[in-house]
Amino acid sequence: MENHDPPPQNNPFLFNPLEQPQEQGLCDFDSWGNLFSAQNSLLLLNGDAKETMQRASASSSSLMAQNEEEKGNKEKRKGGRLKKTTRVPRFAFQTRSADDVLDDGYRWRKYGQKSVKNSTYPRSYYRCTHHTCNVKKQVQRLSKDTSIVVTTYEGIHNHPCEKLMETLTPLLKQIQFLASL
DNA sequence: CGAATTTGACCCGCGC
DNA sequence: GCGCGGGTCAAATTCG
Repeated sequence: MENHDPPPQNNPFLFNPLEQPQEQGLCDFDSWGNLFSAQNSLLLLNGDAKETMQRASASSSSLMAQNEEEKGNKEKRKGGRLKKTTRVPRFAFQTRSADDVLDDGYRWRKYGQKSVKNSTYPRSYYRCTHHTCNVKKQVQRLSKDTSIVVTTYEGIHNHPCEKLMETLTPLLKQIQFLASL
């Protein structure tokens, strides 16, 4: 197959999960700016996922839909549980990958899977394994183009990425050492 | 054996 | 008010 990228605009699906113009506090660009640059600069993805992601973000095929949802500051009952929803920044992008879940440096625990209406493939729900951190993400494969995976992040990690630290620690040590000379 | 995943049930919001 | 679609829970099961 030729691997030219499908025009993202033709993909109404991509916008769906995010395209709910709630209260437009058009958001903390900061927050997901941080999030995205963090994800992007790390690129601790494995194998072909990494390559495709880089390619994707380099070309315009990786489309980032950004939206912040302020689901009201009210408390909400969800799944039989009382929940306080503060503003939850959301952030989605699609990657061309054979692998459903990308290794973005964080640890994710799967907590659900649902089939969605307009897709033959189920959507998976993941939560960050850090107890202090309730960042969630959804992963879904497009039924149109099965090589494309849409990942939607919700929330900002309030802890360092362990893989990042793992990678950076030796570097930091070396820098400190050099600086002490 | 503990941690992670699977999977059906449950809950909630929304449109009709 | 009801049914549908989507999100979460939690018991059971699998995995490392």
